[in-house]
Amino acid sequence: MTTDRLRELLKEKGLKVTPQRIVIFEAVVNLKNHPAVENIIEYIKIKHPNISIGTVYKVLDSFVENGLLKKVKSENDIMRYDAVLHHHHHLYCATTDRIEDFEDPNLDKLINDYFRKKKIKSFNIKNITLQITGEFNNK
Amino acid sequence: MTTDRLRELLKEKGLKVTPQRIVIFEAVVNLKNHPAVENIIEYIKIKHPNISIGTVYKVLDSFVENGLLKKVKSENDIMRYDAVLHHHHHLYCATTDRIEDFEDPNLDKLINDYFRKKKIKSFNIKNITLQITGEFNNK
DNA sequence: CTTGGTAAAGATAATAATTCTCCTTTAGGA
DNA sequence: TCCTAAAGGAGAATTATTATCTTTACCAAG
Ligand SMILES: [Mn+2]
Ligand SMILES: [Mn+2]
Ligand SMILES: [Zn+2]
Ligand SMILES: [Zn+2]
Repeated sequence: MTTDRLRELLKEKGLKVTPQRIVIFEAVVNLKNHPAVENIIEYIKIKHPNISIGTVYKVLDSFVENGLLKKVKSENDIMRYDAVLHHHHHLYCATTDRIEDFEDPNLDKLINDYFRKKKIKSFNIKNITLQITGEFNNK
Repeated sequence: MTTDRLRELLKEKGLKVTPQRIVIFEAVVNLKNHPAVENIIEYIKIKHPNISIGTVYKVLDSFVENGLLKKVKSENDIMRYDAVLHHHHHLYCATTDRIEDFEDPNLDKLINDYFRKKKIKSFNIKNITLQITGEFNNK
């Protein structure tokens, strides 16, 4: 995601293009591992020491509302953010709090086909996401 | 789960059998829909008005640690508890915060077989849980 | 059955992530 | 350039949860 593209998206959504929004969005994109607000603040503090914490929360919230970011809930009660917008799953390591993306269209097809045949009574499925917990090997 | 069985389990785990533990466990079992601490407190307040909130948190924590309950994380940052211990999935309704159990051994087999063939590089899967979001129809 | 050691309960203060309030600043269209 | 709604900054408030400290009571040993 380029900064110019972000400017376009903000305009499309009727959101003003502010330096804070640019910086916060870039932080989420650059920080891998689905950063928490704390990580984002730490990251932007270096170059932009006077962005208020409340602003970070508000900006992230509006990004999520407008589909520029997605929320990722973690094991503990802190929210994390994801700039990868297309459907994907997550690999969770409970011991390190590391979260990595996992995509597999074949698996998605398998599951979707399964539920197309065997519907759940009295429930309309909107989305199915796998929470794959375990341990990362190396690295 | 009967109260006598709970007494046994507590003893097995080296936990003292206290009236608070009995009452709190029964609350989680009787309250369906994966109660939050708030629901549990509300429920037990009727018959046992002097159980401390801190005790509820501590008891639930020790139950989770000792495998008598499981945590279920919800959309917002409040923890919810589950007395159903065997492997199962959850149906989430984002609008009502309702959470229902969903079991499907066939689906589990399908997914397990899939990952037995196609392993994820550098990740050891411990558990796979589906987060099925959508809307409940009737009721 | 009584007792003593200790785990657990109760009360309340402290934390910490998040939200709110209120005021000031600024983006961006006219 | 001006106007104004939108957005940002500062700090208080909220709220789920945790920590601390004192008191109670479970239960094993005698
Ligand atoms: Mn919170
Ligand atoms: Mn919290
Ligand atoms: Zn992701
Ligand atoms: Zn459940």
